[in-house]
Amino acid sequence: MADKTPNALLHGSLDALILKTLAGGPRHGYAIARFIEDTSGEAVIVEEGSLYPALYRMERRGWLDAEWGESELGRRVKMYRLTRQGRAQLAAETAAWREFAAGVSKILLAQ
Amino acid sequence: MADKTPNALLHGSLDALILKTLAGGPRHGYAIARFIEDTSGEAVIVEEGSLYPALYRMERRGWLDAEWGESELGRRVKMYRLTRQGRAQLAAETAAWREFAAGVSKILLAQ
DNA sequence: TGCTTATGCCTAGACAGTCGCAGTATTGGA
DNA sequence: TCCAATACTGCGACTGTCTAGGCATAAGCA
Repeated sequence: MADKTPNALLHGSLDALILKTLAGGPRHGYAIARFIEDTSGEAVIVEEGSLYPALYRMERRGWLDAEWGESELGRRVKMYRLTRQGRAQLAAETAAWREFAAGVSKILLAQ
Repeated sequence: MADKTPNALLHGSLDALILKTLAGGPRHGYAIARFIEDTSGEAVIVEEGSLYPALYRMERRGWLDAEWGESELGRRVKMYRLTRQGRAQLAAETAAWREFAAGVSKILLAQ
């Protein structure tokens, strides 16, 4: 009964995290999730049931381009890269997050 | 077509913001929303369609107690106050938010 | 040898939470 | 007179995450 939605906080920030991850170069889905979890120090966990729908959504919106390729291990993987629109979206979402996080901090971390 | 969900980032943090607001003393719903918007510098906007459902939800979960009272303007208002459980929930959510925000920052605000 | 774990992708349905919008009512100012 | 602000309620739409299943291959270990 403690928590119904395991990570409600992720709502709205996952897209930005994926965009930012891809700003460092093309990656495949699984690698994106690993990067986010590792870099955040496991503070942000990306479930596969959230990851793949997010990638399709973002591709559909023109923020990402997808292409089948091969991983370092020789596995068949779908590589994603940022589009120009995706880069613009990243800038917008980063700004929004920065402002929102600052606003929340003013209240939540006061005193 | 730009943004479907106006404030997806609010997901999961609204409860914490309300709890924190009430940690400063009892308030009625409308006043809670005003406080959050003012204190965050308008970075966090609380729509009424989000506010009241959140209050009912939190009361149902035992985090808040509600009682009809009167505002400074003499209007009939529903006053909310934090319960002991609410205080514990605030501590938990604050910790969760702090950790999550730090994790996101490590990725999003890098470079 | 067989089992488990890690890598990699996909999808369906459940579920929670925010938003838009409508409604109700009172008060004060332009 | 009309509009904005105050204050609460309810509903349906929408979006996005999660659970939980499926598939397939490779590596590590007992």
